[in-house]
Amino acid sequence: MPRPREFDETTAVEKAMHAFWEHGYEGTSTQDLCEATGLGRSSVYNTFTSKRALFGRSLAHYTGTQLDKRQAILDGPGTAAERLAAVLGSTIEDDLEEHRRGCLVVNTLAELGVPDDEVGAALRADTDRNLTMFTQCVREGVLDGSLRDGLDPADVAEYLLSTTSGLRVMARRGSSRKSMHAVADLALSAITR
Amino acid sequence: MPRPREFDETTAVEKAMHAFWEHGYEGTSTQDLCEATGLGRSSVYNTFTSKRALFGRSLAHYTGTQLDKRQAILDGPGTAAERLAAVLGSTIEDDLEEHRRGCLVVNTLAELGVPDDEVGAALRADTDRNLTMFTQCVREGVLDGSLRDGLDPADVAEYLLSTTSGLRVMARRGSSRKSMHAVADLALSAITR
DNA sequence: CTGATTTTGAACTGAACGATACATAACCAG
DNA sequence: CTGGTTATGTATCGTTCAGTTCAAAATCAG
Repeated sequence: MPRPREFDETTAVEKAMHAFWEHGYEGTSTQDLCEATGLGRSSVYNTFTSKRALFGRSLAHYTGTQLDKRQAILDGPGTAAERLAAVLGSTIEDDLEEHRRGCLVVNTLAELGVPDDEVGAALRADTDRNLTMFTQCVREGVLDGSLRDGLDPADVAEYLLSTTSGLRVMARRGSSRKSMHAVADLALSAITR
Repeated sequence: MPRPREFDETTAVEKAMHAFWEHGYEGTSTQDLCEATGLGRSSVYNTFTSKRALFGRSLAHYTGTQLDKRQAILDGPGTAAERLAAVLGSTIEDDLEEHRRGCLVVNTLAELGVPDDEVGAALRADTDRNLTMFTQCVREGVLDGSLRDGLDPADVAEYLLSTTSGLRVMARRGSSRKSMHAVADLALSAITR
């Protein structure tokens, strides 16, 4: 009975995400979002309520795809050490391909911190899922012998997350691929046998 | 002959810096800057030309004091490894004392990247000075035996800078002091003998 | 005291901000 | 075809944005 949508909601979120990723939250106007998504103002507000809510959706979409990709690598073949190396390598390549926009999560943390709303919730959820994934992989690495004995999986998970954040900032700085790989190699050398 | 200033320029820059640090570049309005500095709009524009120029001044002031502090630690007593540990420890404590605002440099990199103006120049200068300082200290560490043989000082410098950036993002995430120290310890373990 | 010079405060500029109002258009069950 | 419902486009809301204008105030060399 109602008039149907003329656009795909997920596609719109994805386009909005790229706009936010490129210019940051404050740096993206509602006008920018209309142009990026191809929607009129009415459609944007009718569908997503507010700029902030659309940002929350965009952020959740970003973390979802990013975490799925990371999880797929960690669920793949190889020793734990090899899989962790693959995650860092993939992070570096993504950073370089994305035209130095860095990581939307890290950029948002830097710009907004962890606000007390849906945006902060998405950030917290991303942190938790990353730490859980890394912790599990480190446990496996201690068992399969590719990682050192006596490592605290939770600490190493924090260390790996911090390392990826550092790489993301490097990308934003304009560092070379070579430097980024050197950093990843050094970081891994602290935990591999 | 001219009417004298009623305020101290450096003090004003410092207050503006804290405003930018707290809310980011886009998130700080010229009105916020007037209130933070206690100056009228005319004085702000008469003295600093534009919001962006004042941001450049604020950023340069921040990097200057931050680098001086870091340099003082690296010029202090102890082995190179001990001094590097002190730098990371000091970074962590600063992060926690600063009410989780993170690092103005990292926040700015995340928000703006490296723009092609005075702001970008300040960011590049900060990166260069950090890398130079760390590189020198690593060289000393290889000589005094506190760091491993065969390390590439330039690579390790990038690694250390990336580690501090990662710690800064952790602070923004709300991580615990304990986690941050665990990360710093792990990071150092990769390069200490 | 005067006059050249600069700072200061208040009012103001046009543009852009996020968000809304509302008439019109499009759909489909009945 | 009609009526109920939602989507859309346009025009607009009041506010805030970065930055300017300008007269009044303050200084001190002469």
